[in-house]
Amino acid sequence: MAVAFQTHDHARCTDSAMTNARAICAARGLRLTPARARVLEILLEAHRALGAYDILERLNAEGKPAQPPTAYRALDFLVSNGLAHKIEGQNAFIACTHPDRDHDAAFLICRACHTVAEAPRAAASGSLGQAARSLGFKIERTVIEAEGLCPRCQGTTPPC
Amino acid sequence: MAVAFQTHDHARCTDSAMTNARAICAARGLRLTPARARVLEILLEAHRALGAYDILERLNAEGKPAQPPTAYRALDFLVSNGLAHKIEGQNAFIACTHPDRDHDAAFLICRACHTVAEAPRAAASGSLGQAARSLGFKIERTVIEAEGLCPRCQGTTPPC
DNA sequence: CGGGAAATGTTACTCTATAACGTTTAAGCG
DNA sequence: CGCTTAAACGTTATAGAGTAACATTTCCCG
Repeated sequence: MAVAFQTHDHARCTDSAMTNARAICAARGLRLTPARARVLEILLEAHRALGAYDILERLNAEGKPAQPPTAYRALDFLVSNGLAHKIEGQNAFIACTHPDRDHDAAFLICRACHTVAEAPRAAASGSLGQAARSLGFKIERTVIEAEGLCPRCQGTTPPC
Repeated sequence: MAVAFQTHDHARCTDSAMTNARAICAARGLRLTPARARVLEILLEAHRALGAYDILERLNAEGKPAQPPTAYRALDFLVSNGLAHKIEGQNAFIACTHPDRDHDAAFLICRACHTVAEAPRAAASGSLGQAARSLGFKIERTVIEAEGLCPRCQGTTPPC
C-alpha cells in the first residue's frame, strides 16, 4: 500500500486493478459497464488525481463525444462503490489502490508531480475521532488529505 | 474551543472575535479593510459555513452591489491569515474560532444543521503524520473534515 | 418475449472560481 | 505636504465544476 511514490510498472498495476474491480463488481452484483470501466481505466492509467473534465477530454479524444453527466455518473458509481475516491481539496478523482471493502482513506498529495498515495486507515481514528467522541458527534464520512512534497520532488528544482 | 454544538451568545462571540481579529491584524501589520471586516462579520454572524455566493447575497442585500471577486478576495485574505477556513468538502467558508496563530484545524460538520465545530490540532498529528514520515513525504497543508450528525441533531427528526 | 428498472444520451442550466483590465485608496518617503 | 507606488477595489467576462430534467436505450428477470 502507499507505493505511489515509488517507481513501478503502471501497466501491470492497472491491469491487476481492473481485474480486481471486475471481480468485486461480479461478487456484489454491480454492473461495471463499458463506460464505467473506461473511466476507471483512465484513472488507473493516469495514476494521479484527475478532474472530471480531464476525464471528459480523454473520452472525447477517443472519438466518443461525451458530456459532463457521462463522466459524473461513472465517477459517482466508482466512488459509491469504493473503486475510486474524490480528493476534495482539488475537486479531482483517483482510482482506489485497494478497493477490497468500504473504507475511508487518508491521502498524501504531491503538489509538484500530483502523485497521490492512499494510506488505509481505521475509520475515525486519531484526534478527529477523539474530538468527535468527546462532543457526542457521530461521524458518517471523513475527508483527510495532506498536500505537500513527495520524496522524489523534494530534491529536484524542476518537479518530476 | 469546539463549543459550536452548544447554545451560546452569538452576538457576544461575534463581537469578541471581531475585536480579536482587529488586534491580530494591527499586530501583524495587516489591513482589515471594511470589505474584509464585513465578510468576516457575515461569517461570524452566520456561525456556520457559507458559500462565497451566500456571502455575496448578503452583501448585495445591504445595498452594496458586489461581484464574485469581491467576496473571493476578502475570503482569500481571511483564509491566508488564519481568520477563516475553507471547508473543502462543501466549497464553503467559516470564521476561525481561535485565530491566535497559524494553525491547521480539524472540522466536525453536521449535515443536518450545518454547524461546524473546529478542533485545534497539532499539525501532522495522528496516522496521517505517521504515514507521511514513513514515506518521506513533507506535509505543507492538511484538510481534515468529518461529516455527520451533531448531538442536537441525532435525536430530532426535523433537524434543528 | 414482454414489462420495468437501470443505465445512457442530450440539452440546458446552476454554482464555484478566476483572468484581466482600469480605477481608487492609502502607506511611506523626500 | 505632496509625490510615488503598491495594495486594494470595481467591473466585465469567462473558465471550471456539477446537476436537473427528460427522452432513449439496454438488459435483467419473470
